[in-house]
Amino acid sequence: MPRLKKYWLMKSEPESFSIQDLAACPKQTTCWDGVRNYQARNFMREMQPGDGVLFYHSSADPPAVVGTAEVASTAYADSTACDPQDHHYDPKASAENPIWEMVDIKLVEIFPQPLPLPMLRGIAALKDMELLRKGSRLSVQLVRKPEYDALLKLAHAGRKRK
DNA sequence: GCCAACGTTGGC
DNA sequence: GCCAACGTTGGC
Repeated sequence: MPRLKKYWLMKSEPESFSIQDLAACPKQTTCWDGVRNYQARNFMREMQPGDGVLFYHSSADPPAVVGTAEVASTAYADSTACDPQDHHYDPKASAENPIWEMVDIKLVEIFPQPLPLPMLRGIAALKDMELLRKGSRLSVQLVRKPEYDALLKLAHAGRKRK
């Protein structure tokens, strides 16, 4: 039986991979490699195709939620962990035990205006978001549906005003 | 560039 | 199993 759609937030530093980079990918789809945190990996294992993803630019000026994507695969082995040349190489990983996994992500939309982090801190509906918690570092986070909906609404507010 | 928060490692 | 040391993340 299909489970309810879930919602996630995934961080990327735009200097290494931005949402514009995602838009330029073939089929506007990419594999989300390089995650080396167990909690984040476990979240990716929970993902199912069609789940909603908020794309977040970290270490940006300002940091911001910049658009949405959707999960396009279930989790599979992240082979970059086995590549000594790769920046995210993990000597403990092997073909038999890859340890690290990734999913494919497909672009849905780039917001007309990014939603900057300082602005989000002022939104009551988001006050319990993991992203806004002090010291929050997790690069893959679970997002509650009301929070996801509130963000989409913010992203599209004022569009008709031009 | 600073530093708080957090995860991981390794000595004991 | 504790915890100090260390490395990393990421906002500011």
